[in-house]
Amino acid sequence: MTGRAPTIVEVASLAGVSKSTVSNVIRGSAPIAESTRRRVLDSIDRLGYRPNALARQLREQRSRVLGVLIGDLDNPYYGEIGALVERAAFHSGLTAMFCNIEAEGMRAEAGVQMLLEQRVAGVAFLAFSGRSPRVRTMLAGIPTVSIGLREDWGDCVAVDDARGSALAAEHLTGLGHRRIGYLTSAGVEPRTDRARREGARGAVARAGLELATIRSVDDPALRDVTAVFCANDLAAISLLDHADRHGIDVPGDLSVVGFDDVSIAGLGRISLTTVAQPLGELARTGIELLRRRVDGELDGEPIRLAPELSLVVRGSTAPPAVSA
Amino acid sequence: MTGRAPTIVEVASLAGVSKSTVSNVIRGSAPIAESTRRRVLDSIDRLGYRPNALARQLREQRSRVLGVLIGDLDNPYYGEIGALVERAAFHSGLTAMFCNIEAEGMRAEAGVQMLLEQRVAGVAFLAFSGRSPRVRTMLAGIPTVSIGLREDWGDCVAVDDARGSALAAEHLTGLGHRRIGYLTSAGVEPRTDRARREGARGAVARAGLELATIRSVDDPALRDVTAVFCANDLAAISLLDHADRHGIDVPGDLSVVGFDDVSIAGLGRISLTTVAQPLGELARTGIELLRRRVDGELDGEPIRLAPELSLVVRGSTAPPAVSA
DNA sequence: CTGAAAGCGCTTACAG
DNA sequence: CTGAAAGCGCTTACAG
Repeated sequence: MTGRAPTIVEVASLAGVSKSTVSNVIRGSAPIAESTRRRVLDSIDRLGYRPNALARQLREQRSRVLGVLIGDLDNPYYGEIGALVERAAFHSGLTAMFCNIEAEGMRAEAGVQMLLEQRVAGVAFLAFSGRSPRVRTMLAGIPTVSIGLREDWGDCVAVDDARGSALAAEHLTGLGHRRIGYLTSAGVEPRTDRARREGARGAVARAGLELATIRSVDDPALRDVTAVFCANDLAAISLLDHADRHGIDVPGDLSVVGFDDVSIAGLGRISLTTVAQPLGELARTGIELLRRRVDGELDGEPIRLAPELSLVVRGSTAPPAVSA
Repeated sequence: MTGRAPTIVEVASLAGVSKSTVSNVIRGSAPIAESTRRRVLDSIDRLGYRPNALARQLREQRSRVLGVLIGDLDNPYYGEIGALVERAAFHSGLTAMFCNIEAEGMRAEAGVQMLLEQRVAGVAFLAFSGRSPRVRTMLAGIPTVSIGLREDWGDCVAVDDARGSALAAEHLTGLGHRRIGYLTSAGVEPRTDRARREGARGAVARAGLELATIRSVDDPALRDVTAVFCANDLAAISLLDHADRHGIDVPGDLSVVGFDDVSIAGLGRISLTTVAQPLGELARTGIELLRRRVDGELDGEPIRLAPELSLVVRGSTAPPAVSA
């Protein structure tokens, strides 16, 4: 009833056995007389005993808790993948401990530090780069996976950004667009942002065209293009919003493509053409990789997986208006 | 470099002191000779020593980890409040451990069990009811707060649903609507759903009108109303989507009001009139309450706080069309 | 089949 | 100012 939770010795004394025996009963790790077993189980029940995972982990020198570093739960993309990761961890018999970085300039270091003090069994980076040398040193020796972001220093599961961007760009050139822009976003991890831009630039170049870089929705460069590929859905949606407010018709005057396929992209009123990331697969595969590292089923070289992505064509893209 | 993290005794032997002294240096809990202090700090640095929070918590019999039970991270409302709660906890020197319930029918019990085994210092329910008798028994003696949902058995910080609904309903009657419906949603906690419906019913009754209950967007009852107040923004947004697909003009043919004010409600293309919950305040106040319980600064009767809410009028509501 | 003992990595009186 | 000892709640050989 009060703060103090019952311990294994209380169970033992109620059952009239030693705590070793209680431990053995709980873990099924030794042959136990049926009558003893029943008495112990009964005491556990009467006391509402629940093993102290802290003590167990301290003794076993391993925990079943995963640290998850997430960029910004506010962004629906992170919220969605965060939910999926949590679920995948639970299915693998692991517990997820989240640490929301970037919000208010909290650095990855502080988050990793905290997770490490809790002696997490492994850490997952969610579309978030933890590549500073310091963080890497801190993490040395503990299993790590990067989900949704390509890393060269550990396991990762991430789509091929360049390929996805090429898909988007080819869709636009295929529609006949000749003046295409790329809208960057500070909300996207810098390397990812660059990879997406370069992927689009390559595809556009193959069509003999150039890619304009657009720094924000207020960038005058926006006026010179008939189509924009955006760093992510959030940027694309804010571009749609901006276009609406300025009487720019989408897709009549301007075609818009996003990246991610967050759930609201599919709403009729948004109807955003976008490059879809298989979030469920990213989460499941990433956590499974991490679990295998944690359980020692896997060792050696980093594994890099790249699930397939696809283009979802909706109402925000169309051929360019015939110029007057 | 390998899995084994350095311990306090390794630091001690490198510095040539006892582990008691190392502990005292770390916690600043005793007068230490400056030279000793420096040697210890130096060893800590060289070894990259980080105290084991598990051991500390086991010894201190208290942890700084908060368990957070969250309904469904998929829903933007939960994602947003989850992020805010995480941030508030961090500011209070606490760590948040999330547990995403409801997804795939995982019961609150399993989540609470896991959290309790980790010996969390307290648990927060996020817009999620943990009221089953079993769960309450399990939680006996540990600090608890319910955020975003009114509970009668513990601390809670939640808006007054009935009052918010009245605001919404009065807005609609004020615009001249006479046939008003309430759209229920399975995505909303049942008691909350009921409170919102009853709140709207009361306000509508004061205007001498009746409130129709609409079970889904396909419910024929929808055809008989000129305005709908929805259980939450998600339901409202799906209603907008449904209206768009069926040529029902919003707000021309139908006015729509939501509840929550999730961030996408403010997008130009959604422009949803809605009852705004002060999410930041809910999160901050709730976590602060919990922290004070955890730190023993507060005891006695449950505290129930109800932050103010407000109606945000946007483009989804207008006077009813004059009937032909 | 059962129990006594050691030890996981800390903190905290208590001596000196 | 510093250190030896006990103990938090478990698990795990090892004896019996």
